[in-house]
Amino acid sequence: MTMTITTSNLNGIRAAKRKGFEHWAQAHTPNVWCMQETRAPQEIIGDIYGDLAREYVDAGSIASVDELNTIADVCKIKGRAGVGMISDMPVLETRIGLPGLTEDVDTGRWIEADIKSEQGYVITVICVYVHAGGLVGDIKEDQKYRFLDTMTERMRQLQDEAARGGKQAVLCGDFNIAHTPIDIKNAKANEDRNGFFPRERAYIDRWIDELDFVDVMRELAGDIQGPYTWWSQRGRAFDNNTGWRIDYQFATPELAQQARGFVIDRAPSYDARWSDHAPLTITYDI
Amino acid sequence: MTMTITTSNLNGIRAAKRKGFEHWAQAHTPNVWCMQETRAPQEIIGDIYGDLAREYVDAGSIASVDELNTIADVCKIKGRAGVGMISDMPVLETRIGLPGLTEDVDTGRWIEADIKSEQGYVITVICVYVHAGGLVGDIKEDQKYRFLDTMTERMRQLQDEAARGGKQAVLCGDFNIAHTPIDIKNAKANEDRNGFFPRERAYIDRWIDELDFVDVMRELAGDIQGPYTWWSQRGRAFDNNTGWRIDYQFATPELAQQARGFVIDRAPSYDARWSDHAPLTITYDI
DNA sequence: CGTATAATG
DNA sequence: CATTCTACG
Repeated sequence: MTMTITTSNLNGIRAAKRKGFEHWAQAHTPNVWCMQETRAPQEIIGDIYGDLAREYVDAGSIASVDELNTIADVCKIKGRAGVGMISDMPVLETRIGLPGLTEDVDTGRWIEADIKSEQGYVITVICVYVHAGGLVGDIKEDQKYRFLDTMTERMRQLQDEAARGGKQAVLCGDFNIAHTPIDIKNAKANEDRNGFFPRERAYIDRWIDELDFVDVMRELAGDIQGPYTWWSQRGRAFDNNTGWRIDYQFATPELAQQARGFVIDRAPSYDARWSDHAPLTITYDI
Repeated sequence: MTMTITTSNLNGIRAAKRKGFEHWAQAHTPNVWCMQETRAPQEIIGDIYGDLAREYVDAGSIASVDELNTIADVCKIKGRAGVGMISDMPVLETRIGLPGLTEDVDTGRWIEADIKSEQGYVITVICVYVHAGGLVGDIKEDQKYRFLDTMTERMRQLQDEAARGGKQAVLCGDFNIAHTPIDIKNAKANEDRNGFFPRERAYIDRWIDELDFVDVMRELAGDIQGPYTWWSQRGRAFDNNTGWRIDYQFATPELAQQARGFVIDRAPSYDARWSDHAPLTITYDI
């Protein structure tokens, strides 16, 4: 009676497919799979979802392809962002877009699904792709912080709902922020670099300290250095494990307590990878 | 005592190199090689010329790499057009750009070299890349016709020089025009298509009838259907030999009379090719 | 460094 | 349909 949830930034669902990410799908078949940076139009995502459904059938986790529930939101700007989710568990409701966000350039970054566990619990799973942010002083920097502000408000609502005894929630995605020095190989050298600014890191502090969200993987792993979920494509970053932990699952407290284990699937070699991010899978006993 | 001259549109000198065009260089080592659509910056062309020089040394046609004479003109717009020439025969003078052309967007389309044959004759070899032309009514259409007008003027000068007993000339390149129905697989279907417009074909008529230039390959081959020098990358055009003859060598009459044979090296298979154009090589007895 | 679009052929 | 460039990461 467990639910495994995977989050992974695909860096292009077409590229991931070319590199064989469906083999990973067949080998792992997470119950819920949150994907970021699909970077493809709806039709293509639909086709690839069909392929994934066949892998799920072959793996025996569903009986026929139409049993795989799928959602996707693409970005208005072609080839950018894009988030999706597939689930072999019942999806009661889906919601697209981050509530309260006025800027319509920020499409393809937030989807929600209410999913029912085998034991009958309904939890809200959110798939988010936070802006990378561009250079300091850039227009996109403001956009990123407005997005972070708005999602913090949405997280407050989710937390209130959970605290009132309503649905528990888990926010999965690529946040493009390493939280503390143990979440980045070279903290000193990156103190004034995008993705590790104090101003960015403070959002994660706030989600944990003020909103009572739990950084599930960190809770399970304890305060060790790493593991990382992303390695730059430049130089030998992957081979040297010069990585960042920027992909997370943030859960409301009751759900977080049900977490039983996690896997960050750092592939055996650079050649065996289908994305610059490694998938983060957590198993919940619900 | 012959001089072989090759003309070939490379469709990107970097792509051609990836596909092994230097093996062709070693196997054929034409005395003069006119290349169109290099589509790369000077430094990169310089490096690749170095590689070609090594092939010429290995083939025994020159003793050391610095004996290969090279010229290149790139387009002001990055990644577009670009023409180059290499010669293992002495180059007395080089001239870059089409004289009389005011538009400076038309760079990387015309270079001239005065080359001395073993018997001591000096001939002017020109490498030209005529505009493909874009859609009808396009701004680029006008540009193409202005280019054709200007080069017709330059050809008149060259012809005058040759007729006066001065240097003979040969104009080698991708003209992006099929001359008559025997120069195109499907004349009927292409009568109102770019590259086979009556207005375009009339330029070649004029060069031959008024300016006394000789379409050397056609003169050698006679009025047979084909052969072609270019096949579209779409569909199975190459395998079906749905081609166009748009690469030519136009020579002044005395030089044309010295032509002894030609080869259009249509590769054995699609996979063995390093460009969508086939190289046209003509041997002159001078 | 790699995945995308867009322009050109 | 292939080759570039540019944007973004």
